Amino acid sequence: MNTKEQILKQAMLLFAKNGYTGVSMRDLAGAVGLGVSGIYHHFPDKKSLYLEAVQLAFSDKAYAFSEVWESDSSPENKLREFVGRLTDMMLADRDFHRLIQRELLEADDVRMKSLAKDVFKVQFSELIKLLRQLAPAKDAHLMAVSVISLVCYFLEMQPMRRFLPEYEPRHENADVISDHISDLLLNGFNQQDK
Amino acid sequence: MNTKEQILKQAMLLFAKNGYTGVSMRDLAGAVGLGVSGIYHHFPDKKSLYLEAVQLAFSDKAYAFSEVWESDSSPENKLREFVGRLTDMMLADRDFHRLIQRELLEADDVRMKSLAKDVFKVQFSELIKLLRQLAPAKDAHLMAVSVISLVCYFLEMQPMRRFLPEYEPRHENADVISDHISDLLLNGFNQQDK
DNA sequence: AATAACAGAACGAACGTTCAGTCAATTATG
DNA sequence: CATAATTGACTGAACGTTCGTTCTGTTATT
Repeated sequence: MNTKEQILKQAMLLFAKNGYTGVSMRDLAGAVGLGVSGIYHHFPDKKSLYLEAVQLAFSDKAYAFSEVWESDSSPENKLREFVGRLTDMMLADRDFHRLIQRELLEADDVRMKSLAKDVFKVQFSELIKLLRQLAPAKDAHLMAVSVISLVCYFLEMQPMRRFLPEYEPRHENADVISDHISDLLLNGFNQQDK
Repeated sequence: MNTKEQILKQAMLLFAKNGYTGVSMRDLAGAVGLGVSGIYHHFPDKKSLYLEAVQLAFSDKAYAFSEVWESDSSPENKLREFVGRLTDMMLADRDFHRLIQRELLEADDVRMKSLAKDVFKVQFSELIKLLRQLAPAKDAHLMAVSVISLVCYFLEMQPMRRFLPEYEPRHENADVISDHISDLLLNGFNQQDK
Protein backbone atom coordinates (compact mmCIF):
# COMPACT_ATOMS: atom_id res chain seq x y z
CA MET A 1 0.00 0.00 0.00
CA ASN A 2 1.54 3.28 -1.07
CA THR A 3 1.76 6.44 0.99
CA LYS A 4 -1.28 8.14 -0.50
CA GLU A 5 -3.48 5.17 0.28
CA GLN A 6 -2.14 5.03 3.82
CA ILE A 7 -2.95 8.70 4.29
CA LEU A 8 -6.50 8.16 3.04
CA LYS A 9 -7.02 5.15 5.27
CA GLN A 10 -5.75 6.90 8.40
CA ALA A 11 -7.74 9.99 7.45
CA MET A 12 -10.93 7.96 7.23
CA LEU A 13 -10.29 6.42 10.64
CA LEU A 14 -9.46 9.71 12.32
CA PHE A 15 -12.28 11.68 10.68
CA ALA A 16 -14.73 8.95 11.68
CA LYS A 17 -13.58 9.13 15.30
CA ASN A 18 -13.13 12.87 15.75
CA GLY A 19 -14.88 14.67 12.93
CA TYR A 20 -13.54 17.13 10.41
CA THR A 21 -12.63 19.94 12.81
CA GLY A 22 -11.47 17.40 15.39
CA VAL A 23 -8.57 16.16 13.28
CA SER A 24 -5.55 18.37 12.59
CA MET A 25 -3.13 17.87 9.74
CA ARG A 26 -0.48 17.25 12.40
CA ASP A 27 -2.57 14.49 13.99
CA LEU A 28 -2.95 12.86 10.61
CA ALA A 29 0.70 13.28 9.68
CA GLY A 30 1.72 11.71 12.99
CA ALA A 31 -0.61 8.75 12.46
CA VAL A 32 0.88 8.05 9.04
CA GLY A 33 4.43 8.74 10.20
CA LEU A 34 5.03 11.80 8.04
CA GLY A 35 5.75 15.46 8.50
CA VAL A 36 2.87 17.82 7.79
CA SER A 37 4.29 18.92 4.48
CA GLY A 38 4.49 15.31 3.35
CA ILE A 39 0.70 15.25 3.23
CA TYR A 40 0.54 18.42 1.19
CA HIS A 41 2.68 16.70 -1.36
CA HIS A 42 -0.24 14.33 -2.06
CA PHE A 43 -3.25 16.55 -1.42
CA PRO A 44 -3.82 20.24 -2.13
CA ASP A 45 -5.65 20.95 1.14
CA LYS A 46 -7.55 19.45 4.06
CA LYS A 47 -10.99 19.68 2.46
CA SER A 48 -9.97 17.74 -0.67
CA LEU A 49 -8.31 15.12 1.47
CA TYR A 50 -11.46 14.71 3.54
CA LEU A 51 -13.74 14.37 0.52
CA GLU A 52 -11.45 11.84 -1.10
CA ALA A 53 -11.28 9.80 2.11
CA VAL A 54 -15.07 9.74 2.46
CA GLN A 55 -15.57 8.81 -1.17
CA LEU A 56 -13.09 5.94 -0.87
CA ALA A 57 -14.68 4.59 2.30
CA PHE A 58 -18.12 4.50 0.73
CA SER A 59 -17.17 3.15 -2.66
CA ASP A 60 -15.57 0.12 -1.02
CA LYS A 61 -18.87 -0.94 0.55
CA ALA A 62 -21.40 -0.38 -2.17
CA TYR A 63 -21.13 -3.78 -3.82
CA ALA A 64 -21.50 -6.03 -0.78
CA PHE A 65 -25.16 -6.78 -1.41
CA SER A 66 -25.25 -7.86 -5.02
CA GLU A 67 -25.34 -11.55 -4.01
CA VAL A 68 -28.53 -10.90 -2.10
CA TRP A 69 -30.34 -9.33 -5.02
CA GLU A 70 -29.17 -11.97 -7.47
CA SER A 71 -30.11 -14.99 -5.35
CA ASP A 72 -33.37 -16.82 -6.04
CA SER A 73 -34.52 -17.29 -2.45
CA SER A 74 -37.97 -16.29 -1.34
CA PRO A 75 -38.58 -12.59 -0.72
CA GLU A 76 -38.74 -13.29 3.03
CA ASN A 77 -35.32 -14.89 3.02
CA LYS A 78 -33.90 -12.18 0.80
CA LEU A 79 -34.99 -9.62 3.36
CA ARG A 80 -33.48 -11.61 6.21
CA GLU A 81 -30.27 -11.93 4.26
CA PHE A 82 -30.14 -8.20 3.50
CA VAL A 83 -30.79 -7.23 7.12
CA GLY A 84 -28.20 -9.71 8.30
CA ARG A 85 -25.50 -8.46 5.96
CA LEU A 86 -26.21 -4.82 6.69
CA THR A 87 -26.02 -5.48 10.43
CA ASP A 88 -22.81 -7.46 10.07
CA MET A 89 -21.22 -4.76 7.97
CA MET A 90 -22.12 -1.96 10.35
CA LEU A 91 -21.05 -3.93 13.41
CA ALA A 92 -17.79 -5.09 11.85
CA ASP A 93 -16.77 -1.66 10.63
CA ARG A 94 -17.77 0.82 13.28
CA ASP A 95 -15.60 3.52 11.79
CA PHE A 96 -17.54 3.29 8.55
CA HIS A 97 -20.78 3.61 10.46
CA ARG A 98 -19.50 6.63 12.35
CA LEU A 99 -18.57 8.20 9.03
CA ILE A 100 -22.14 7.76 7.79
CA GLN A 101 -23.41 9.26 11.03
CA ARG A 102 -21.14 12.28 10.59
CA GLU A 103 -22.03 12.77 6.97
CA LEU A 104 -25.76 12.69 7.75
CA LEU A 105 -25.06 15.34 10.36
CA GLU A 106 -22.66 17.59 8.55
CA ALA A 107 -22.85 17.13 4.79
CA ASP A 108 -24.41 19.92 2.75
CA ASP A 109 -27.01 19.43 0.04
CA VAL A 110 -24.44 18.93 -2.69
CA ARG A 111 -22.60 16.17 -0.89
CA MET A 112 -25.86 14.64 0.34
CA LYS A 113 -27.08 14.43 -3.23
CA SER A 114 -23.86 12.87 -4.48
CA LEU A 115 -23.87 10.30 -1.67
CA ALA A 116 -27.47 9.43 -2.45
CA LYS A 117 -26.91 9.05 -6.19
CA ASP A 118 -23.43 7.56 -6.29
CA VAL A 119 -23.45 5.35 -3.20
CA PHE A 120 -26.90 4.40 -1.95
CA LYS A 121 -29.22 4.67 -4.94
CA VAL A 122 -28.59 1.24 -6.44
CA GLN A 123 -28.98 -0.67 -3.18
CA PHE A 124 -31.98 1.40 -2.18
CA SER A 125 -33.72 0.67 -5.49
CA GLU A 126 -33.13 -3.06 -5.15
CA LEU A 127 -34.48 -2.96 -1.62
CA ILE A 128 -37.58 -1.17 -2.87
CA LYS A 129 -38.13 -3.80 -5.55
CA LEU A 130 -37.94 -6.50 -2.89
CA LEU A 131 -40.32 -4.69 -0.55
CA ARG A 132 -42.90 -4.28 -3.31
CA GLN A 133 -43.09 -8.07 -3.51
CA LEU A 134 -43.38 -8.43 0.24
CA ALA A 135 -45.91 -5.68 0.89
CA PRO A 136 -47.41 -4.38 -2.36
CA ALA A 137 -49.97 -2.22 -0.59
CA LYS A 138 -47.50 -0.25 1.46
CA ASP A 139 -45.45 2.80 0.59
CA ALA A 140 -42.16 1.44 -0.75
CA HIS A 141 -40.01 4.45 0.13
CA LEU A 142 -41.19 4.52 3.72
CA MET A 143 -40.69 0.77 4.06
CA ALA A 144 -37.16 0.90 2.71
CA VAL A 145 -36.22 3.73 5.06
CA SER A 146 -37.72 1.72 7.91
CA VAL A 147 -35.51 -1.28 7.20
CA ILE A 148 -32.38 0.84 7.12
CA SER A 149 -33.46 2.82 10.18
CA LEU A 150 -33.84 -0.26 12.32
CA VAL A 151 -30.41 -1.58 11.50
CA CYS A 152 -28.50 1.68 11.66
CA TYR A 153 -30.06 3.19 14.76
CA PHE A 154 -29.56 0.03 16.75
CA LEU A 155 -25.86 0.52 16.27
CA GLU A 156 -26.03 4.27 16.69
CA MET A 157 -27.67 3.81 20.07
CA GLN A 158 -25.30 1.07 21.15
CA PRO A 159 -23.09 3.27 23.38
CA MET A 160 -26.16 4.45 25.27
CA ARG A 161 -28.26 1.26 25.15
CA ARG A 162 -25.81 -0.35 27.56
CA PHE A 163 -27.11 1.92 30.28
CA LEU A 164 -30.82 1.62 29.52
CA PRO A 165 -33.29 -0.70 31.30
CA GLU A 166 -33.52 -4.40 30.41
CA TYR A 167 -30.26 -4.37 28.53
CA GLU A 168 -28.44 -7.68 28.21
CA PRO A 169 -25.04 -8.29 26.61
CA ARG A 170 -26.58 -10.57 23.99
CA HIS A 171 -28.34 -7.46 22.64
CA GLU A 172 -25.05 -6.55 21.00
CA ASN A 173 -24.87 -9.79 19.06
CA ALA A 174 -25.34 -9.31 15.33
CA ASP A 175 -27.58 -12.35 14.87
CA VAL A 176 -29.81 -11.42 17.79
CA ILE A 177 -30.25 -7.91 16.42
CA SER A 178 -30.86 -8.88 12.81
CA ASP A 179 -33.26 -11.72 13.71
CA HIS A 180 -35.22 -9.36 15.87
CA ILE A 181 -35.41 -6.76 13.11
CA SER A 182 -36.42 -9.26 10.43
CA ASP A 183 -39.12 -10.73 12.64
CA LEU A 184 -40.43 -7.31 13.49
CA LEU A 185 -40.57 -6.25 9.85
CA LEU A 186 -42.28 -9.42 8.71
CA ASN A 187 -44.73 -9.81 11.58
CA GLY A 188 -44.99 -6.62 13.60
CA PHE A 189 -45.82 -7.18 17.23
CA ASN A 190 -47.71 -10.35 16.43
CA GLN A 191 -46.35 -13.63 17.58
CA GLN A 192 -44.43 -15.56 14.98
CA ASP A 193 -43.50 -19.23 14.78
CA LYS A 194 -39.92 -19.83 13.76
CA MET B 1 -34.40 36.12 30.24
CA ASN B 2 -31.10 36.93 31.90
CA THR B 3 -27.70 36.85 30.25
CA LYS B 4 -26.68 33.42 31.48
CA GLU B 5 -29.83 31.84 30.06
CA GLN B 6 -29.28 33.62 26.76
CA ILE B 7 -25.75 32.25 26.60
CA LEU B 8 -26.98 28.72 27.25
CA LYS B 9 -29.69 28.99 24.64
CA GLN B 10 -27.39 30.31 21.94
CA ALA B 11 -24.79 27.73 22.94
CA MET B 12 -27.28 24.91 22.48
CA LEU B 13 -28.24 26.19 19.02
CA LEU B 14 -24.66 26.66 17.88
CA PHE B 15 -23.36 23.39 19.31
CA ALA B 16 -26.27 21.54 17.68
CA LYS B 17 -25.44 23.08 14.30
CA ASN B 18 -21.64 22.98 14.35
CA GLY B 19 -20.51 20.63 17.09
CA TYR B 20 -18.23 21.25 20.04
CA THR B 21 -15.02 21.97 18.15
CA GLY B 22 -16.99 23.81 15.47
CA VAL B 23 -18.07 26.61 17.80
CA SER B 24 -15.53 29.08 19.17
CA MET B 25 -16.03 31.19 22.26
CA ARG B 26 -15.87 34.22 19.96
CA ASP B 27 -18.68 32.82 17.78
CA LEU B 28 -20.80 32.31 20.85
CA ALA B 29 -19.96 35.71 22.34
CA GLY B 30 -20.88 37.35 19.06
CA ALA B 31 -24.22 35.51 18.90
CA VAL B 32 -25.14 36.68 22.39
CA GLY B 33 -23.76 40.18 21.88
CA LEU B 34 -20.97 40.00 24.42
CA GLY B 35 -17.21 40.13 24.50
CA VAL B 36 -15.45 36.80 25.02
CA SER B 37 -14.58 37.54 28.62
CA GLY B 38 -18.21 38.29 29.37
CA ILE B 39 -18.91 34.59 28.93
CA TYR B 40 -16.10 33.61 31.29
CA HIS B 41 -17.81 35.69 33.90
CA HIS B 42 -20.67 33.18 33.89
CA PHE B 43 -18.86 29.91 33.08
CA PRO B 44 -15.42 28.66 34.12
CA ASP B 45 -14.56 27.16 30.71
CA LYS B 46 -15.92 25.90 27.41
CA LYS B 47 -16.42 22.33 28.53
CA SER B 48 -18.61 23.27 31.51
CA LEU B 49 -20.63 25.60 29.33
CA TYR B 50 -21.22 22.83 26.81
CA LEU B 51 -22.30 20.31 29.41
CA GLU B 52 -24.66 22.77 31.04
CA ALA B 53 -26.20 23.67 27.68
CA VAL B 54 -26.76 20.00 26.79
CA GLN B 55 -28.23 19.24 30.19
CA LEU B 56 -30.63 22.16 29.90
CA ALA B 57 -31.75 21.19 26.41
CA PHE B 58 -32.54 17.63 27.47
CA SER B 59 -34.18 18.38 30.79
CA ASP B 60 -36.72 20.60 29.03
CA LYS B 61 -37.98 17.71 26.94
CA ALA B 62 -38.12 14.82 29.37
CA TYR B 63 -41.62 15.41 30.64
CA ALA B 64 -43.50 15.68 27.34
CA PHE B 65 -44.78 12.11 27.43
CA SER B 66 -46.32 11.80 30.86
CA GLU B 67 -49.82 12.34 29.44
CA VAL B 68 -49.36 9.32 27.22
CA TRP B 69 -48.41 7.00 30.04
CA GLU B 70 -51.17 8.26 32.31
CA SER B 71 -54.00 8.00 29.77
CA ASP B 72 -56.30 4.98 29.86
CA SER B 73 -56.45 4.30 26.13
CA SER B 74 -55.78 0.87 24.71
CA PRO B 75 -52.13 -0.18 24.42
CA GLU B 76 -52.40 0.17 20.63
CA ASN B 77 -53.52 3.76 20.89
CA LYS B 78 -50.95 4.53 23.54
CA LEU B 79 -48.26 3.36 21.17
CA ARG B 80 -49.67 5.44 18.33
CA GLU B 81 -49.81 8.44 20.62
CA PHE B 82 -46.22 7.96 21.78
CA VAL B 83 -44.90 7.56 18.25
CA GLY B 84 -46.86 10.60 17.14
CA ARG B 85 -45.56 12.83 19.92
CA LEU B 86 -41.98 11.69 19.51
CA THR B 87 -42.15 12.38 15.77
CA ASP B 88 -43.71 15.79 16.33
CA MET B 89 -41.12 16.74 18.89
CA MET B 90 -38.18 15.71 16.75
CA LEU B 91 -39.59 17.38 13.66
CA ALA B 92 -40.49 20.58 15.49
CA ASP B 93 -37.14 20.97 17.20
CA ARG B 94 -34.48 19.93 14.73
CA ASP B 95 -31.74 21.51 16.80
CA PHE B 96 -32.64 19.26 19.70
CA HIS B 97 -32.52 16.25 17.43
CA ARG B 98 -29.14 17.28 16.08
CA LEU B 99 -27.90 17.58 19.65
CA ILE B 100 -28.96 13.98 20.34
CA GLN B 101 -27.24 12.89 17.15
CA ARG B 102 -24.04 14.62 18.20
CA GLU B 103 -24.13 13.25 21.73
CA LEU B 104 -24.60 9.70 20.45
CA LEU B 105 -21.57 10.30 18.26
CA GLU B 106 -19.27 12.14 20.62
CA ALA B 107 -20.21 11.59 24.25
CA ASP B 108 -17.92 9.43 26.34
CA ASP B 109 -19.07 6.63 28.65
CA VAL B 110 -19.57 8.91 31.62
CA ARG B 111 -21.82 11.34 29.77
CA MET B 112 -23.59 8.49 27.97
CA LYS B 113 -24.42 6.94 31.31
CA SER B 114 -25.67 10.19 32.79
CA LEU B 115 -27.84 10.87 29.75
CA ALA B 116 -29.27 7.38 29.95
CA LYS B 117 -30.03 7.56 33.65
CA ASP B 118 -31.06 11.18 34.05
CA VAL B 119 -32.84 11.84 30.77
CA PHE B 120 -34.06 8.73 28.99
CA LYS B 121 -34.47 6.08 31.64
CA VAL B 122 -37.95 7.04 32.83
CA GLN B 123 -39.48 7.29 29.36
CA PHE B 124 -37.71 4.14 28.22
CA SER B 125 -39.07 2.17 31.17
CA GLU B 126 -42.61 3.34 30.51
CA LEU B 127 -42.25 2.37 26.87
CA ILE B 128 -41.06 -1.07 27.90
CA LYS B 129 -44.05 -1.52 30.20
CA LEU B 130 -46.34 -0.66 27.30
CA LEU B 131 -44.58 -3.01 24.91
CA ARG B 132 -44.85 -5.90 27.35
CA GLN B 133 -48.62 -5.56 27.10
CA LEU B 134 -48.55 -5.40 23.33
CA ALA B 135 -46.07 -8.20 22.67
CA PRO B 136 -45.41 -10.23 25.82
CA ALA B 137 -43.40 -12.88 24.01
CA LYS B 138 -40.88 -10.51 22.50
CA ASP B 139 -37.72 -8.99 23.94
CA ALA B 140 -38.80 -5.73 25.53
CA HIS B 141 -35.47 -3.95 25.27
CA LEU B 142 -35.11 -4.72 21.57
CA MET B 143 -38.68 -3.66 20.91
CA ALA B 144 -38.25 -0.33 22.68
CA VAL B 145 -35.07 0.44 20.79
CA SER B 146 -36.90 -0.44 17.57
CA VAL B 147 -39.63 2.08 18.23
CA ILE B 148 -37.16 4.85 18.93
CA SER B 149 -34.98 3.84 15.99
CA LEU B 150 -37.79 4.13 13.50
CA VAL B 151 -38.74 7.62 14.58
CA CYS B 152 -35.27 9.04 15.03
CA TYR B 153 -33.60 7.61 11.94
CA PHE B 154 -36.39 8.79 9.69
CA LEU B 155 -35.48 12.30 10.68
CA GLU B 156 -31.77 11.65 10.66
CA MET B 157 -32.01 10.45 7.06
CA GLN B 158 -34.26 13.30 6.01
CA PRO B 159 -31.52 15.40 4.35
CA MET B 160 -30.55 12.40 2.21
CA ARG B 161 -33.96 10.80 1.72
CA ARG B 162 -34.92 13.71 -0.53
CA PHE B 163 -32.50 12.40 -3.12
CA LEU B 164 -33.40 8.70 -2.88
CA PRO B 165 -35.78 6.80 -5.19
CA GLU B 166 -39.56 6.99 -4.76
CA TYR B 167 -39.33 10.00 -2.50
CA GLU B 168 -42.40 12.22 -2.31
CA PRO B 169 -42.76 15.47 -0.37
CA ARG B 170 -45.53 13.98 1.76
CA HIS B 171 -42.87 11.67 3.21
CA GLU B 172 -41.76 14.61 5.35
CA ASN B 173 -45.17 15.04 6.92
CA ALA B 174 -45.21 14.11 10.59
CA ASP B 175 -48.55 12.29 10.43
CA VAL B 176 -47.57 10.28 7.38
CA ILE B 177 -44.35 9.19 9.07
CA SER B 178 -45.84 8.35 12.45
CA ASP B 179 -48.82 6.49 10.95
CA HIS B 180 -46.48 4.43 8.82
CA ILE B 181 -44.29 3.59 11.82
CA SER B 182 -47.21 2.67 14.05
CA ASP B 183 -48.74 0.45 11.38
CA LEU B 184 -45.42 -1.23 10.76
CA LEU B 185 -44.86 -1.91 14.44
CA LEU B 186 -48.34 -3.27 15.01
CA ASN B 187 -48.67 -5.32 11.82
CA GLY B 188 -45.32 -5.79 10.16
CA PHE B 189 -45.54 -6.16 6.41
CA ASN B 190 -48.98 -7.67 6.64
CA GLN B 191 -51.90 -5.75 5.27
CA GLN B 192 -53.86 -3.86 7.88
CA ASP B 193 -57.42 -2.48 7.76
CA LYS B 194 -57.67 1.01 9.18
C1' DA C 1 20.05 16.63 -14.61
C1' DA C 2 15.54 16.23 -13.30
C1' DT C 3 11.98 14.72 -10.55
C1' DA C 4 9.29 12.56 -6.68
C1' DA C 5 8.91 12.26 -1.88
C1' DC C 6 9.69 13.90 1.79
C1' DA C 7 11.72 17.00 6.48
C1' DG C 8 11.88 21.17 9.29
C1' DA C 9 11.07 25.67 10.07
C1' DA C 10 8.15 29.35 9.61
C1' DC C 11 3.78 32.15 8.39
C1' DG C 12 -0.46 34.60 9.90
C1' DA C 13 -4.86 33.52 11.73
C1' DA C 14 -7.75 31.62 15.11
C1' DC C 15 -8.11 29.15 19.27
C1' DG C 16 -9.23 28.91 24.72
C1' DT C 17 -8.18 31.53 28.45
C1' DT C 18 -6.60 35.39 31.53
C1' DC C 19 -6.04 39.91 33.20
C1' DA C 20 -6.44 44.79 34.25
C1' DG C 21 -9.69 48.22 34.05
C1' DT C 22 -14.70 50.46 33.58
C1' DC C 23 -19.09 51.54 35.21
C1' DA C 24 -23.54 51.13 37.24
C1' DA C 25 -25.90 49.23 41.15
C1' DT C 26 -25.82 47.81 45.81
C1' DT C 27 -24.30 47.81 50.55
C1' DA C 28 -21.96 49.62 54.52
C1' DT C 29 -20.30 53.38 57.23
C1' DG C 30 -19.63 57.95 59.61
C1' DC D 1 -28.64 61.21 54.81
C1' DA D 2 -24.58 61.61 52.18
C1' DT D 3 -20.66 59.25 50.89
C1' DA D 4 -17.35 55.73 50.72
C1' DA D 5 -16.56 50.81 49.80
C1' DT D 6 -17.90 46.72 47.56
C1' DT D 7 -19.82 43.98 44.28
C1' DG D 8 -21.57 42.12 39.64
C1' DA D 9 -21.43 42.45 34.83
C1' DC D 10 -18.93 43.46 31.63
C1' DT D 11 -14.91 45.44 27.81
C1' DG D 12 -10.58 45.27 25.21
C1' DA D 13 -6.15 43.87 24.96
C1' DA D 14 -3.11 40.34 25.48
C1' DC D 15 -1.17 35.52 26.55
C1' DG D 16 0.66 31.14 24.81
C1' DT D 17 -0.87 27.35 21.76
C1' DT D 18 -2.45 25.20 17.88
C1' DC D 19 -4.37 25.54 13.41
C1' DG D 20 -3.97 25.14 7.98
C1' DT D 21 -0.72 26.19 4.83
C1' DT D 22 3.73 27.43 2.51
C1' DC D 23 8.51 27.73 1.76
C1' DT D 24 13.20 26.14 1.49
C1' DG D 25 15.95 22.64 1.51
C1' DT D 26 17.59 17.39 1.29
C1' DT D 27 17.89 12.82 -0.42
C1' DA D 28 17.15 8.87 -3.20
C1' DT D 29 15.53 7.38 -7.69
C1' DT D 30 14.94 7.83 -12.60
